[in-house]
Amino acid sequence: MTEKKPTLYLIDASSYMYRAFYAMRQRLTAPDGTPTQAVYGFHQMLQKVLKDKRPERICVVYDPPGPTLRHAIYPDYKATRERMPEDLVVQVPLIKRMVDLLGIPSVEITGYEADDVIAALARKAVEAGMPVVIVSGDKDLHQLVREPHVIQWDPQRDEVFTGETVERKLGVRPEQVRDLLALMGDSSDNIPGVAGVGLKTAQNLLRQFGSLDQVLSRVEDIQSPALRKKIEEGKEAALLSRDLVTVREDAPVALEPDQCVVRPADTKALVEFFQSLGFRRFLDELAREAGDQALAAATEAPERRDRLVTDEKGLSLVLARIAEADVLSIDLETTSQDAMRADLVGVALCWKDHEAAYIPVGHTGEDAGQQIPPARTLDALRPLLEGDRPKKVGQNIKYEWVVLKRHGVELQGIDFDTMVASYLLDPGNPSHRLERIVAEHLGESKLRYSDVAGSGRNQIPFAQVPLEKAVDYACSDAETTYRLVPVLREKLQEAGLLDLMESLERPLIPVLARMEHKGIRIDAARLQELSKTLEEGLRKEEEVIHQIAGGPFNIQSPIQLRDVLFGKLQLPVIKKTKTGPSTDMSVLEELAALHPIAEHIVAYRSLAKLKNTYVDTLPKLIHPETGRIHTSYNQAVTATGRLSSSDPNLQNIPIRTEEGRRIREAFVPEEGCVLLAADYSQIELRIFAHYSGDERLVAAFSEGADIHRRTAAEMFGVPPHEVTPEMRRQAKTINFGIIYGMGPYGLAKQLRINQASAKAAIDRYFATYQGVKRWIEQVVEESRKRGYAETLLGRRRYLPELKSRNRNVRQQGERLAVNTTIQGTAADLIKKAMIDIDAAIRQEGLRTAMLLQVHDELVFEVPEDELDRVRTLVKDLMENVHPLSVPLVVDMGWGANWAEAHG
DNA sequence: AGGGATACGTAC
DNA sequence: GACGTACGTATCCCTC
Repeated sequence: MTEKKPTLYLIDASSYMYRAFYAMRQRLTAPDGTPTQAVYGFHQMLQKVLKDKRPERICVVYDPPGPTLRHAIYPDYKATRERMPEDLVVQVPLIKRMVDLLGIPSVEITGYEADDVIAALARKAVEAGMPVVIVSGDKDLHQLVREPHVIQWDPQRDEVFTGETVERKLGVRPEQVRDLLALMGDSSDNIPGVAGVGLKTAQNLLRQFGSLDQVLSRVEDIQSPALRKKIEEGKEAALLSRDLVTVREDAPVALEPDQCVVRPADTKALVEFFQSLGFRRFLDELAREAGDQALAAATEAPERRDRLVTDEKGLSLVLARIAEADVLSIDLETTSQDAMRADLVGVALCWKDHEAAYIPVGHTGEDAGQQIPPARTLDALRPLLEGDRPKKVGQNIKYEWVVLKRHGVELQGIDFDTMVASYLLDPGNPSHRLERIVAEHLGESKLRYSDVAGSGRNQIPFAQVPLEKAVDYACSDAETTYRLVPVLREKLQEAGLLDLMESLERPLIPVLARMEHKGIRIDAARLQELSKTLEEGLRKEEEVIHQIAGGPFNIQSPIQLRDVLFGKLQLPVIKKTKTGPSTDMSVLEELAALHPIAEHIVAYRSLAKLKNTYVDTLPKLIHPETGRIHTSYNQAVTATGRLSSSDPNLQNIPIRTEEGRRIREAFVPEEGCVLLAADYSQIELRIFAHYSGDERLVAAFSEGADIHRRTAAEMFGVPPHEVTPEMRRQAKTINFGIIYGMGPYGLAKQLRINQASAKAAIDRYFATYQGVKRWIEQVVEESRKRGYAETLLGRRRYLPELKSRNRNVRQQGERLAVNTTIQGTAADLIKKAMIDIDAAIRQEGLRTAMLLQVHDELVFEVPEDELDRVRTLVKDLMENVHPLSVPLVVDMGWGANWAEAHG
């Protein structure tokens, strides 16, 4: 009997430095500005290894600076690699210091790459009877895998590479990996391989011959003459490549596997180190492990008392506790991100700091055991959920509302949403996920979904997560959310945003939830007919295009289209994209004058777009139970305060072309109802007029003039009735252009006039409406001073661009300041109108439902007998949503479908 | 095979 | 480089 030796973990440092550096989208810096994301990521990887495996033997292996043996064999080795980015270079010594402070042994040998050192250490370990785990995601290291002694593991993706998994991934056994790479080459390391041999061919060869040596010595046995020729010609390259990819085992490593023992960490120095880097999050972990009472008291939160509730007794205990609470944080665990399709898996609740419970109701894992059924759980919770008290808080609690509603519970008393709060504090931030919010506002790290359910291919549904982990995860989310509430509320208060939250965004949550839950009816048969028509049109256009081009090609491929237009047909390049000549609409419009193919491509594209994006897609999204389409309105996406719609996006349904309108004909009301559409007329220009106080602009709106005609008349100095359609078109373009901060260049392009005329037109516009110019300058200046643009109801968007020393960036900031003030104010107003209308509908007990919001338009499903009342009510509430110095005007239409409602 | 980047196009 | 805010689809490329 032999004594069982501890496993040696060998960590491939470089691969994790690079991965951590590139994986983190957000740039992380220490207080002094040093970039730190690679240090952070590396630490997380190390912690995962340490926590998951508690290794008794471990060693971090670095790549040495300077050339290695492989460069001596082949000067071009890794020649295509860019040098290490400067921002990463400065982090390498920090990582090394951190590893040292953590007490983890490490090694670096001049002239030998980390791979070789790992191989040498692995050999020593195996000889000593010690199992080895190579910690790396690199495929080059697959060649070292020898079960059962040596396996490879990638902690970040939680992937284990055994002989079997390597074979599944690469199609060859680990010992054949080097031959595989020798044949196919590796572009990232600039390994040539055999020209014309890729992964598939290399796999087939090795399957047939077993090894590269056999391939080369029995080259005459290769069936295909072409391949035989490639191999014969590529022999030298293959042998050289094999030398390069083969990991050597002879690196002069003095370190013995038994010496790779973790020493005690230098806690004091680590604390300072983490503090200097601003890693507050790691400090509490450190404290816990170090057992340092003083440090722990300062940084560590008391143990959370999570309860797993699986029986009636536990349930009533929790209910009793919550009954005394003021605030209840709710986090539902479900089977889907889509609230309309999600089934309940569990309910996490937190009602007090460090007091949370998880009630599993749909777990299917082996240990799921007894659970209280969903219906029973919800019935028990119903009085709490449907009452005003306790106050409900959550992270994107609209999701909870919709899921609960589908399960027969109508959530009441919504008091706070951490996602929405985070959004109001900084709408320019692209993420308002709990994980990020917690990091920013609590300075903590959070258990991630991948920590309990795995990641990548290994990820399992939450229902299969063992209860013990599920409790931990769900309760930590509920509790984190609970603790965020006062912090975020305070920050909103400080920023003067609390009123916006409480009077606008919070009341909007149930309104949006009701809209999503209600959905809109679609006439699928009508779309199917339309699909056939479009199909026919596409076929015809395709035939014509292929004929003109002199052969078939994929019109939908910009690359192939490029070859045809600018290669075969020699048409002039109008505009370039990053990768080559552009083929977009504006280019094709210009080319139409030169060649008939252009307009056919435009027609083809337009038909394909309609068919693929709308006509064929919408029917697939009809909900099996409701028979309707349920979009999701996101309240925390846009930088300006607008809503966005997704899954599907119902805010970009076509309207401008005839075929497009046909799609709106398929949006229909329920029997006995009509669709009512109410849209704000020129809301952004009216807001512009209000803010600028420009007399002429205000007068135009006050008199109910046709604003574009009026603008044309004033700019061109003619009476309104003499304005030609062309003059009106130009004025309209300018009116919109001004809102977006369009310059002479953009206007010239849009109007197809020269830049001088465009500039003259803009000058004339500003001369006509002098208040506009003044206001633009003023809003830019105020925004710069404040650091953010502000809307009518106090919404902010931070604009650091305004202080940039780069003129382009600064001008961009100026356009954003103007546009955000206008667009954001329009968003404020329609949101308030939605709240008011929803309240009135409920107050009056109407059966009318608000279905859609499209930025300046609301769509309702109205029972015929309510139409008169609802028309009046909607128009009145929208137009009087907030007093401005110009009237707000709402146009309304109704009918048997959305197209008709726009009549 | 599938994720990410790119190009394009729809809405307001 | 030049006009703001979104989302979705198809293609292409690569797999740190």
